[in-house]
This record gives sequence, structure tokens and C-alpha cells, in this order.
Amino acid sequence: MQRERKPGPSVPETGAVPQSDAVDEIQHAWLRELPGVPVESIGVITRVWRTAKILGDERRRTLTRLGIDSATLDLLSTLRRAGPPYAMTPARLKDLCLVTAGAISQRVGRAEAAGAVRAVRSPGGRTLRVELTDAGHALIEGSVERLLRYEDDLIGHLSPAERDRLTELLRKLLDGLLERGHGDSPIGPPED
Amino acid sequence: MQRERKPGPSVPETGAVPQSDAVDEIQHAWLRELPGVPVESIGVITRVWRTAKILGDERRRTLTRLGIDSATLDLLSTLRRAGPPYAMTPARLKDLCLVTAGAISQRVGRAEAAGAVRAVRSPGGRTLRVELTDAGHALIEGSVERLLRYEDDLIGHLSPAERDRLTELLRKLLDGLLERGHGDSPIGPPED
DNA sequence: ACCTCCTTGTTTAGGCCTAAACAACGTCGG
DNA sequence: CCGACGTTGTTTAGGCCTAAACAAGGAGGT
Repeated sequence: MQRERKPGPSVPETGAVPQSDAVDEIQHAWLRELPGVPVESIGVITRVWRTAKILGDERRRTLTRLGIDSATLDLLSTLRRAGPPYAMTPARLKDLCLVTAGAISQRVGRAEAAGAVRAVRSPGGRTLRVELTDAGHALIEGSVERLLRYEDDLIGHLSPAERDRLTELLRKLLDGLLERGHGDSPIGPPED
Repeated sequence: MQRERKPGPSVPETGAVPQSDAVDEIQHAWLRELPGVPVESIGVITRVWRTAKILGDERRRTLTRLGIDSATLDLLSTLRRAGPPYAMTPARLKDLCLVTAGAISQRVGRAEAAGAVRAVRSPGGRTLRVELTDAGHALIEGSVERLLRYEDDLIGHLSPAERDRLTELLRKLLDGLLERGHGDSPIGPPED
């Protein structure tokens, strides 16, 4: 019983051996070319990667239409969802955004030039404080809402149960990677 | 030895319980700040992203030690696992590597300068043919083997059953994204 | 106070990528 | 035979990022 890729949802049973996709081919190719090396991780890692790439490309195009870029969205989102007073230091932003301090400096510089944030010296002139401006508020709220609705639709082909299961597995994978990799900065220090 | 945590405020009980992680917090934050917008996708998409980022950072550092970069690894891997004669056109490489034609031109240029590949004109001077050199062979084989062993270890905290389940869910997610997004180039043209 | 060490932020150099403009070559239909 | 087209590759401009060198400002021990 062979089937083609047809428009209608074919019968969803029979362990419908998911005909090998591009990633399976990569895995089989290495198994054939380099016998002996463990290729199992490819099934997970390469798929995570490609999925992230596609979602990223998709997001980039969507954001371009909305007049904002991925990096700025990340910065403004972090400030916005923190709730009032919608401000924090570059150091904290670095921990939450998962990028280097240099990247934060650049992001803030661009966002400031765009009028979305304002960088001010705290009393005494010590630590820096990056805060969302009214324009930044308007920009991020509209973008996030549209983006979330769009992305919710993007993964709409997964059933609620599948999404939950996937969420749990990814949570476990991520948690393990954080503990292992740099068991030093899992999230961030004080977390005040 | 280095400090584990700053002396003073005790750790905010990071139980081994799969309770709320950083991504859950982002999801809850948006739910609180922007009631009404669908936040479910965050559980999957943001986790895929962060997982990809960590795996990417990890891979980048590993490869730096091995003397090769991610982009070159991808290029040489694609040529190597294709099996003899370890050569193909830039157009085919573009489809398999999932990057733009411009990126392929640059990758080939760098790899050629490094002596890992050779770009030759097919008989008649028609299409271009990128082929792995002996040096390229040696480089990619050593790198792939070590990388795969390392990454297999990286996701070692997932049980075989969990990895399989995760693989299947990601396969489905990816498949749906490919059909939807650019229903144009799921894999590649002819596929001869 | 004084000196050392650490944390903050900025800056700079180098890398890789996408998008878009181009240059060349076949392919086809008239 | 010839012009419109689609492909193939390259080049260029612009963006964002990491790593690393720096510049300052505290926090503590002596």
C-alpha cells in the first residue's frame, strides 16, 4: 500500500512509517559512510537546528514586514514583558537575551537611535538603565501580538497533546544542556 | 576553586522538579502582560530556539578546537556523505545546505583557500563542480567523527525512548513547516 | 587608605549570512 | 536565426554576532 503525498490527510494509523525525510537521509548517509560512529544524535540535533532555521527565516520575513528586526524584538520584548517600570541594566539584559555584552551594547545603540529605548545613568551616574520609551511600547506590543498569532498558526498542525509532549521533551533536553554545558550561568545570578 | 554562588542570598530553590524554567516564565509573563494573545507557541518555538542556540554555541566552540568552522563543516559534510565522487554543483549544495547561493559562493571560496575543496569547470566549461580534496577528506572525517561522539554525549541525558519520541515529534513539526512555509522547495527539484 | 580582583559597558576586528544587482549561458517558441 | 526567459554563480552592501581588548567603578583584605 503505497501512497503519494496527497492533499487529503491519509489514514493516520499503521505506524505510517514516516517516509524518510532529509534528515533521515543525512543520518543514513553517515551510517553508511562512517560505520562505527554514533549517528543517533542527528535525528534530534539536526532537526532542532533545521526547525530553528525555518522558524527563524519565517520570523525574519514576518518582522521585516512589521518594520522591526529580530534582535530589536528580543530586546524590547525582554523589557516589555518584565512589566513596570519596563527598564533594566544591560547586564541583566545580557543574561535574559542569551547574547554577549557586546551584542547588548549594539542592540541598545540601534534601538536608541530608533527611539524605542532610552539609556540613562542611574542616580550618582553609576549603573546604566535601559528603559522603553512610549514609541518602543507601541512598537513592541503590536509586533508581539501579531507575531504570536502568526506563530501559533505556524505550529497549528500539531495537536495540543503533541505540543505538550514536545514541550516537555524539549524542556528536559534544554534543562540537561544548561546543567551540563556551562553549569555556571544557568540563568543568571541574583535574580532579585 | 571557584565560587559556586555568591555568598549571601541562598539559591531560590532550584528543585529537581521540572517546574517552571526560563521559558515558562516568558510564557507566563506574556500571558500576564498581554491577555488575549495566544502564548502556547512559546513553549515549543522558544525552546526550539534556545536549544538550537545552545547546541550551536557548543558546536562552535568544539569546532574551533578542531580547527574548522560550522559553515565549512556543513559544506564539506554535504560533499563527504554524498559518497563518491564527493563532488557536486553549487546549486545542489545550496539546496542541501539550506543557505542562499551567495553564501555557497563564499563558503566555497573560503574552503578552496583552505585547500579543502577544488572548484573545477565541467567538460566544456559548463557547470561548476565542487569537489573534496584529499586534505578536505581528512579534515571532515576527523571532525565529523569527533563531533558526533561529542554531541551524542550532549543529549545523553535523554533516554532512548525519549529521543525517539522527540525525533518523531520534531519530524512532524518540521514536515508541516516545510509544506506550509515555502511549499516550493521542500527538498529540492529533480532529486535525480 | 592602598592595591587587587571582579563586574560593567563599550569598542573593534573578523566572520557568516541574506537580499539584491549582475553577468553569462542554455532553452524555446516564432 | 533571434529575442524573452529561467538558471547558475558571483559580487556587493548591510546586518548581527562573538571574542577579545579596554576603560572605569566598586568590594575587600591588610
